[in-house]
Amino acid sequence: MFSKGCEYAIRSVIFIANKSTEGERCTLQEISIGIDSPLAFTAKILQRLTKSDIVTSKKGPNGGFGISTNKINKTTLAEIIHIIDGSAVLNHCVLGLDQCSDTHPCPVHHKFLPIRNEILQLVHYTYLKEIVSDLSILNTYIRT
Amino acid sequence: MFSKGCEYAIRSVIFIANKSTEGERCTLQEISIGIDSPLAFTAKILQRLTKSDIVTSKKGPNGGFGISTNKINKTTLAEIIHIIDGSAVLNHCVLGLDQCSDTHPCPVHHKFLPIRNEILQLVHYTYLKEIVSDLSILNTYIRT
DNA sequence: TCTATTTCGGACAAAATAGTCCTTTATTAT
DNA sequence: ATAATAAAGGACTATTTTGTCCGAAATAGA
Repeated sequence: MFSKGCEYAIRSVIFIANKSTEGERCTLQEISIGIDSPLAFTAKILQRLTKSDIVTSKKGPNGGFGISTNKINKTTLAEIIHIIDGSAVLNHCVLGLDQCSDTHPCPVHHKFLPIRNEILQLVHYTYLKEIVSDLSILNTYIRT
Repeated sequence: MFSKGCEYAIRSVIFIANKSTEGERCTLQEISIGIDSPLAFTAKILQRLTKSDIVTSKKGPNGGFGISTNKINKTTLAEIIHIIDGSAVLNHCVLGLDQCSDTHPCPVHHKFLPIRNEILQLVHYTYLKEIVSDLSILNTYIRT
């Protein structure tokens, strides 16, 4: 569904948000271990999230990544997905047609439309805040 | 969602099924043009569909690909997807966890569960027969 | 100020996916 | 039989995705 980079991005942000909720910044290494992802590749992803102002970063000793309470409350999955994979990923035709719309639909367009809409709703209305609280409440995991 | 090969596979089979319904076999070239796909690559995909007994092929003059009425009635999208992309594609964790299940869920597992089930239902209960009839009835397209 | 720490950023490398090319094999019609 | 047609199959190439490596820049503490 999403690229590896996007998967790591979402898991990274959840990890950082969780730590930030506890008032702690975290380093790349902690994140990479915490979400079980390749360190250098994760670094690249975090750079993009930093430049896009989803997370904040600080160099040097006691540096690392963080995310403000405001961002935790207001950032949705959709924003992260958009930054890493772009908007096309959620609008790509199931059968790969360049043009696929209500007026020029592929053979499964109508069948997938409600599903696509549910996915769009889900990512646009799921905030980091909720996900982070689910971590402890629902016992969910960001690494195996 | 699916690989390019899988997209071409589904579109190819729909094209062939449509022709077969009209009692005509079709050649690789006709398929490639009909669904707007790279010819040689499509050939590879068709080989796999032939070996998996989804479509039939015949060499030589007046040869080409076809699909039996029985197969048109009984083949689902799930079967084609399974042959080309394998079963993992529909069960892959949204956040990329190797293990993601009801008992060891990623943070969005529960949220995506109903959507995943709808997708599974859709592909398992959508038969070629229905798709082919939609081609003319609903004016759907397998090329742009 | 010096050193250790940590992110930034660019170049590079590996792996997976997507796609091509060409020879062989089967089949049909002349 | 022969020639033409069309799929089968193997080797090869290109592109994209995924991932690494390393030096530079920033920052904090001794």
